[in-house]
Amino acid sequence: MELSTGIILEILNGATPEKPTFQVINAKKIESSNTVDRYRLLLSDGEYVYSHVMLAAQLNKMWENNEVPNMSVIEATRYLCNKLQGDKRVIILLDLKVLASGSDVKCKLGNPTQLNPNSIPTSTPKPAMDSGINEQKAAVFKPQNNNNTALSTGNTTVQQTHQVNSLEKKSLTPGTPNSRVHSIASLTPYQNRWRIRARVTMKSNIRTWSNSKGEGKLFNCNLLDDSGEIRMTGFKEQVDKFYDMLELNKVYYISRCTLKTANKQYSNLNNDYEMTMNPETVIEPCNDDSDLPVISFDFVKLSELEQCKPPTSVDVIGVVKVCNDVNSVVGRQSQKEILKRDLQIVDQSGLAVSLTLWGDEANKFDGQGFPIVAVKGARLSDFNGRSLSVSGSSQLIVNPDTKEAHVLRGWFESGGRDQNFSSYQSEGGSGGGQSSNWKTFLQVKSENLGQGEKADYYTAKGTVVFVKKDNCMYQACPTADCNKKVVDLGNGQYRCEKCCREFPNHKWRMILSCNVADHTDNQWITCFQDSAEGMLGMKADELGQLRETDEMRFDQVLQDALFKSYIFRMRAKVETYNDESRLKTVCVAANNVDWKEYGNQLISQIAQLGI
DNA sequence: CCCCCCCC
Repeated sequence: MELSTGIILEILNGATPEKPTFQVINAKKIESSNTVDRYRLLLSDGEYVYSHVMLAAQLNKMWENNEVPNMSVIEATRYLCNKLQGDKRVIILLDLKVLASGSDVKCKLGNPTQLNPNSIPTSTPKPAMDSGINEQKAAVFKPQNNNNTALSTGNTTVQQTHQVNSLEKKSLTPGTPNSRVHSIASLTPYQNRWRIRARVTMKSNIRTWSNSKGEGKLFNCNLLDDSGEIRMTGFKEQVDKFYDMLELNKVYYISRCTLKTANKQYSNLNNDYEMTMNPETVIEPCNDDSDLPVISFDFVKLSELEQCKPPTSVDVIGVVKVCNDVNSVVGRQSQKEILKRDLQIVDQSGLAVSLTLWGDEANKFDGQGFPIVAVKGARLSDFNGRSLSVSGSSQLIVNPDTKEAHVLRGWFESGGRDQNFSSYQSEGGSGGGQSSNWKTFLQVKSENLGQGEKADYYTAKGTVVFVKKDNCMYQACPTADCNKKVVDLGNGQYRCEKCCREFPNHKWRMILSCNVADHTDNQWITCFQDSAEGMLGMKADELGQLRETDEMRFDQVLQDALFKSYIFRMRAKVETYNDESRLKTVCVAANNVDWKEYGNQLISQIAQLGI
């Protein structure tokens, strides 16, 4: 256990040694108009005690949990020294580790003297050879604690080495101190002098707002360097000053923004802080940008969206196969009219997915010539299975000059455009809003599908093992939209009670009860007209004729329907008759198995097992 | 100082 003797003075004079150790003599909560409590510490390095020490608010809980009782020896893992007005200097502890609890140390180490914050002596830089002097100092230093805590001095040589290292890490360019460039990851609200060099990886449109607090305009952009990303927002005057100057993908020197804690609710960037431009903000273009990372995409194939759990953000790239006209909707909450345009994008995975653009971006989008769109951070929802939207934090790039885009273009022009594409949209219309939700029949039971207030939709591959012949079809009202069963009046007339009319004819409607099996279980399902006709390979009217004229052939049609496999889309809901409840499963669609697609589905299910 | 990301 060592205190970094004399280190406080060096830090106050601008040194930035790594991981200095201190003793916390005292801590007190300061009164603040701010909603956040702040702690002020009395910190000792064994030689001096300094009182202008603040704790970054995120460390408050260590004190609130009594993890750092007075007299604890700590290592300052991250810290800053800021100059305030009047040349006052304050040390801010950003991150720390307790090396020895005050409950063990119990007393003040060494015999430190109080530093007067208003007259801090300049520490003369000590050359490496000077360490002997330091050791002399150490000899003078008398630890009062004589238990097992041996105290020694900080080693100046080592400290200076650390200092050089840490400056190297911060890309200190030889020359004036002003040429120092900070990394984005090092920015905190506790610094007041910094400059970053960063690439613009997202630039929003200019938006306006109007609320009870006022109105104005703003934009934001994301900045990237090799240490991380940060969001930057500009309001009003700063919009006028910097919006046109900041270009997507270009690199700038940026300084003097206001740092604040990021509201994670609205930011998908990996940074605890974000920054706001202010009247002091300086932004200068930087032309030498080759060393900085460029906007990077982590593209998800459109077929892989199935495995993404909405709502989430994804990077996607696709060819705009369909570009719908721009139209407008009224926002449910805002009650404002918003322009929108739906695109349908496709890729080599054979999927077509809807991508919605909003506002100005929707208005200005030109869908001519099947453009390629890449979206960083598109919002994925489960509407119609899967849908994408370009949200405020997304960046849309049209016809990017990237390898992925060229490969995609090549595929599209050499036959991809003529391909048939699958969609996540559930067949049969009424199952919207769900993903395909693949289930086995055993899962349907074990997961209690259909027990909720709303019906559950799921997709299953199954084989027809039994078809009920009785009551599989009925005579229905011939009116186009009426499927009501008619009464055969026996005189060649059929009466529909719903339409209150008699007709000389009727149509045939089907209600086919089938038992369908997969490798786990079986399930009784009800198939109405369209799916039943498909499974029997015959139109209901023809089948009705057959039933009346040639029962053997009719039986054969039902027989031939057995042991065929389909991809079933089901609607499951528990229904209760006479106090008896049972799961009713309606087949919304029965599609022939596309073995390639189904194989891919199985592959992705296997992938989801994470084996 | 925004922070809605909309609608079907």
